[in-house]
Amino acid sequence: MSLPAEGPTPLLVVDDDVKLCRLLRDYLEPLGYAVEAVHDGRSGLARALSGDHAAVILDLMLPGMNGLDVLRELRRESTLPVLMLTALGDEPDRIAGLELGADDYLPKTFSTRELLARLRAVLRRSAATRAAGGPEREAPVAVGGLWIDPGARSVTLDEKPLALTPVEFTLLLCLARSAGRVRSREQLLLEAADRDFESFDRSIDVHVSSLRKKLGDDAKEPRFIETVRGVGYRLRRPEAP
Amino acid sequence: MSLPAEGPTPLLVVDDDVKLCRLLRDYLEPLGYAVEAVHDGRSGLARALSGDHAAVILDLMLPGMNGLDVLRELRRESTLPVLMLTALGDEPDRIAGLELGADDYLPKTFSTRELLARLRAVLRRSAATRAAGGPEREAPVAVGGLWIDPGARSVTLDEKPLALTPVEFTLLLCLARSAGRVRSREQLLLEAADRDFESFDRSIDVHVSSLRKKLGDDAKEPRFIETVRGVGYRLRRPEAP
DNA sequence: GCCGGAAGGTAAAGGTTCGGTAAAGGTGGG
DNA sequence: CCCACCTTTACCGAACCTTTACCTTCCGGC
Repeated sequence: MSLPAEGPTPLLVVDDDVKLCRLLRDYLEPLGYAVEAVHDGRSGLARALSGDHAAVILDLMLPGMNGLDVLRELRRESTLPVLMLTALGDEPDRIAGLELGADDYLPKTFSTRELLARLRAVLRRSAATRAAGGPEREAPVAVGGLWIDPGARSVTLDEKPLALTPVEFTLLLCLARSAGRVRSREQLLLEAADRDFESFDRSIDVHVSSLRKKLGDDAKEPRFIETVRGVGYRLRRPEAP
Repeated sequence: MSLPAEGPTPLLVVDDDVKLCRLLRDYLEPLGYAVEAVHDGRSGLARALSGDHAAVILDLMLPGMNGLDVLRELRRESTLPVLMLTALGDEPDRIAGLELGADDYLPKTFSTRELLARLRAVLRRSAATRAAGGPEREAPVAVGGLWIDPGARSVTLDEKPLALTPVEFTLLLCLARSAGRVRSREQLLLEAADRDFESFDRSIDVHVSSLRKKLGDDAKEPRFIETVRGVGYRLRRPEAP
C-alpha cells in the first residue's frame, strides 16, 4: 500500500447526510486529517478502492448501494480500515458489519472525542499490522462445535453466537490454537491479558470459570476446557478416528 | 521436509475444474509459484503426500474421493499447509475442513488479491511454526503400548487414555525416557516431585504402586515397571528379536 | 530347610495444596 | 455517575502427596 509519507492523513467519509459530512470535515481537518466525502454507496466503494485513503468512515444507511454491501465488496479486495456509523441500538447491523470485516463502529450519536479515539485506534492497529508483516489475515479456528474468527473477534458455538469479553475471547483463541496441548497459566495470562504471572494469581482461573459458564461447560466433565492439575488448561480436541 | 532452496515455490492445486486450475496457474506462475494441478481426490492425496510442494489449494467438491477425505488422510501423515476452496456460504464444509486441520479457506468467488494474501499468510505461518515451534516442542515417547505426550500431558495405554496425577505422569515420563535403564529413587523423586530423598522415604514406592495399578501392571510379572531390588525402578523396553 | 532382617507392595489415614466459583473491589471509558 | 470488565479475595470441596502400618518377598547365614 502506498500512502504519501507526509501531509495530513487522508480519510474517506461515505454518508448521504451532507451536513454530517461537513461536520466531520470541520472537526477533523484542523486536527491533521484530509476528509473526502461522497454521498452514495457506489461512489463510496469506487473511492475506497482507489487506495487514496488511510481509512473510511462508512454509514450503513445509504441510498443506492447499502453500506453493508459496500463493505462486503470492499473486503474482497482491500483491508482498508473501516469505521462504520450505526444508528443507536442497531445491534444486528453492528454485528453484521463487524463480521464483514469492519474494524470498529461508531454510534451516530458519537462525541467528537469518541470519534477521534476510535479513529486513532483503528489507524494505529492498521499501521501495526502493516508493520508486522503486511495484511496478515488470521485464519479462523474451528474445534469441537466452536468457530472462532480472529478477524471479526466473534465466536459461535454450534452455530449460535457467543458474547465474550476481550480477555475471554483471547483466552479461548489461545487455547483453541493449541487445542490438544496444555497451556500454562503463565502463557495464558501473558497472551490473553498481557500480564506477568505471579504466584497466587487466580485471574486465569476466574476467566476460565466464566468462559465455561458461557460455553455451557462443566468443570468436571468438560466438553471443551479441561483442567490439567498443577499445570494449566487444555482445550479438548474431538476424537479423530 | 525437503524443499528446493531456490526457484519458484511449488504449489499443488486439486480441483476438478480444469478451467479454474488454468486460471490459477496463469495468475500464480508469473508471481513466482510453480503450479501443479491434478483433478481428482485420489491423485491429489498421492501428490500431496509426495512432499514436493510447499502448500496445497484443495477443492472440497471432488469426483471420486471427497476433498474432506483427502484432507483427513493427508493429516494422518503430514502438516503440509492446506488452503481449501469452498462454495460461498458453505459454512458446514468450512467448519469441517478447519476442524480436520485445514489452515484457511478461500471462497470460490475469491479475488486474486485475496488468494495471494491468504496463500502468503499460510506459507508464512507454516514457515514460522517450522522455525520456532518445531524443534522446541517436546517429542512424545512411545514404549510398549504406551504413548506419552508431554505437550498434551496425556498418556494412552493401548490407545486408551489414562488419568494420571501430576507426580505419576512425570514419574512415568521419566522412566520412559530412560526405558531399559534403572533409575534410583533419588533421581525419580527429584524429577517427579522436586524433592530430596532421605532414608525411609517410601513415597516413590507408593507412586509406583498406584501407577502399576493404573497400568494394569503386576509387580511380580510386570509388563512395564520392573523393580530392581536395592536400586530403583526400570521401565521395560519391548524385546527386540 | 529354616530364620531373621531388610526391601518392597499396598491400603488407609492425615494433612496439604489446588482449583471452582461467588462476591467484593477497583478501574477506565462513556 | 454508571456500566462493563478485570482482578482480588475468600471459602469450600476435591484431588493429591506423604506417612504410617502391616504384609509379603527376597536373601544370606545357620
